[in-house]
Amino acid sequence: MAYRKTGKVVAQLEANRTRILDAARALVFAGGFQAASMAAVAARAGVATGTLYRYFASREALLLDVFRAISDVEMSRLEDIAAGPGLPAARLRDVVHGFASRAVRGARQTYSLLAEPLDGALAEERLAYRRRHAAIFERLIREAQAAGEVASLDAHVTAAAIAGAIPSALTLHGPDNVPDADALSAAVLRMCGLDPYTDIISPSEELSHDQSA
Amino acid sequence: MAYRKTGKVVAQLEANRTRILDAARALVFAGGFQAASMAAVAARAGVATGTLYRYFASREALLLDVFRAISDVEMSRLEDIAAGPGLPAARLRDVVHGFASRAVRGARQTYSLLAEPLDGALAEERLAYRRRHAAIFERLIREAQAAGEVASLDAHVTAAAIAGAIPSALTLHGPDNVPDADALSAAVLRMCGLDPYTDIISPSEELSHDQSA
DNA sequence: CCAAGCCCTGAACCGTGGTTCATTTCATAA
DNA sequence: TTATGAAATGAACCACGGTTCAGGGCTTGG
Repeated sequence: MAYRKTGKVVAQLEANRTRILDAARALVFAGGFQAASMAAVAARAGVATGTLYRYFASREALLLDVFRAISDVEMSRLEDIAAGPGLPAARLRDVVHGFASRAVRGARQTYSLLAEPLDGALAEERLAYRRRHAAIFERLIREAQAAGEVASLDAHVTAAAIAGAIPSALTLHGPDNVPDADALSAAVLRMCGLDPYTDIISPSEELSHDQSA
Repeated sequence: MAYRKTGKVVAQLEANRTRILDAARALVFAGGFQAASMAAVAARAGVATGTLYRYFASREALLLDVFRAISDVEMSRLEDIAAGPGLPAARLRDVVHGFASRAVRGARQTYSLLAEPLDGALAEERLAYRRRHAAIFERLIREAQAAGEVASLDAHVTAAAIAGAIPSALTLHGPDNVPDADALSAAVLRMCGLDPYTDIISPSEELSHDQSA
């Protein structure tokens, strides 16, 4: 045996992988997945195109990792809110508002994740991403219903509608005409009968309060 | 002059054009735009691939015509409802329900028009198509607001949200898990504060009615 | 310093599907 | 019947971008 991977080399390899991923992410951020050609990624990462294939099986695999890296950040934010304290309806409101405001802020990135034309495995991944959104909404709607905080409605369908309404309102009129996050979440929340500007009062509290809004 | 297009030839040419368009439409209906390769269209129409270019400048131009042919039918249905008699809120409800039920019925075609990955001019056309939907919703919302039939809300954003919510709910869980049109339109209409199961009563009528729902 | 193997390089390769165009077929009018 | 030109044909062409791989350089352990 005349060769064995030493620690320094392993670190170098990991650094390369990271640099490639970062380069791809930067390109996606600036111009969408479409802009992340293998040639462009390699150039930006400062390596040859062939090198990319030592770290990723294919362009699709590379972009899938990029997609996951970006979307996981977004999902965990929403999941944190969803799992937080407070009444279900309030958490639902906060999740929707959080989604909308984050999406509005990073409209360019939102477009890539949710509206840019994608094929194959990336399209699948986006679908899964959107389904994860819908699953969060659906669970909170059911909890809120069980707690009597929102009226009877089809949680499954409503959740899917919310998951599409936000990206749609965000991208429909172009990147230079992005709606206000408050107006957007207000419109969407009305699907659940929630008014974002009034306090959410649990049924038990309601007994000791007058209806002050 | 030894040649002049005779009536029979002109008719033949028109028939060919129609046959090509029909072939493309059938392929799109069965497998989406993606399935409508020039070779497939030519084979189905019974002509050579080169012939297609005597009638359409490019594949994109051909598919654009197909898209318009399909979407114009859909749009005119909705416009008919929107321009019909009745109170604005009722027409809004009918338009939304009409859109949802037609979309649910022709889920395969809806997918092509609204969810299949498309590039270039076709993506543009789809955006325009969805904007036309939103424009109809927005106008009706404004009319309903002016008539005092729905509460204050951001008509522009809400309309865009509706335009996205319906396709989303329709395609999110796959073609074999299509939601119920009634549940879908009910969820969406709630964004405008409308309950599809109760009559819509104009403010003037309201004076002489008790609130019976 | 050397042998052995790994990693990087980047120009060449290749599959795909839209597009072209020289050739053939057909309709027209003298 | 024949000259003229339009229409159809379909095999060849081409662009594009992802992928490959033979060759050069570097790291390791002796």
